[in-house]
Amino acid sequence: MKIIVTAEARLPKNYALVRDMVHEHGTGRHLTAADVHSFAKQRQPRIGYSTVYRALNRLARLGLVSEVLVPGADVTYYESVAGPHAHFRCAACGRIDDLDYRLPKAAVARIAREHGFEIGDVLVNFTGRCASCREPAGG
Amino acid sequence: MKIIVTAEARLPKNYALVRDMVHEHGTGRHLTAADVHSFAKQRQPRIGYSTVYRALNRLARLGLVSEVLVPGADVTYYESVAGPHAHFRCAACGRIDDLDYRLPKAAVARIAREHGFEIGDVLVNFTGRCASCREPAGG
DNA sequence: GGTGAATCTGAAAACTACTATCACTTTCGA
DNA sequence: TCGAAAGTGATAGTAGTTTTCAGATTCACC
Repeated sequence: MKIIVTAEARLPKNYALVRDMVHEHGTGRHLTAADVHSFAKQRQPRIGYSTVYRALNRLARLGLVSEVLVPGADVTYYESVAGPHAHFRCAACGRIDDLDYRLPKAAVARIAREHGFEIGDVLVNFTGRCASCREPAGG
Repeated sequence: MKIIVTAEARLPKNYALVRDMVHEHGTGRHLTAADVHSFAKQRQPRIGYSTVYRALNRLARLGLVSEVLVPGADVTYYESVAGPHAHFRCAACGRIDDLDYRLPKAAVARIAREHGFEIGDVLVNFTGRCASCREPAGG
């Protein structure tokens, strides 16, 4: 039985390019697959959508980029890997912000124990209106 | 200026039917629009998808049913309105469970204050494997 | 009741994000 | 160098949801 030590070792050139695009543009920002594709095209004009999607899927599976699944937004966003955090989505302008918040470990452990779950991911999402969108209309 | 007091007052017949279907079948369960449609058809065989979708959208906007937006599941679920709670989605079998958990109010208030957000919804989602799906494969 | 405007309706087409297919090319290990 | 395995881009396909459209229904007002 072989153990793959570095997932990077066998990463195809285009996949590495995609990873770089996410790391360069996606720190604190949230890129759609289309965004990533258009960034990637600046360096590799012939790269296709399919390759970008395939790359993002694999990179996410390998833990080299983070998928950001935002309920209510009907696209998947990508960002560089970071510690666990929450997301805020402004219902008015659609922008998504990172928040430095995570659920208390004890709470997660309790839920897992009580229900017999094995909990992998914990997603915390806030929806509302961001500071800029609140101003004009008042409350 | 007129103020609409009861949102129910002007609810079209089919929309009320859809609401009833969700309330009858969707307490503690999670119905897709297709589920709702097929339940509704048992009472109103000529009702179409469009009407069900339109009804669900409006009912959700009016707060008469709850949309369950589960990241990773690519459908929207609906359930009757209930107090705030979290959802667990089993990545293996796809089932979705209600959990009696909500974020500490103080935490939400702090985030809103710090960022200037007006926070409406708070969504907490756990993903992992449910008790039944853990058994066969072990860990 | 009667009337006209606004709303609702269902079938079907359109939309959108994403995935699968296909034939071709590239990569990699031996 | 060779052959198998993996990657590639164009294109077609998929699925959930939304839009369109012409006809039916409802409602406020008389």
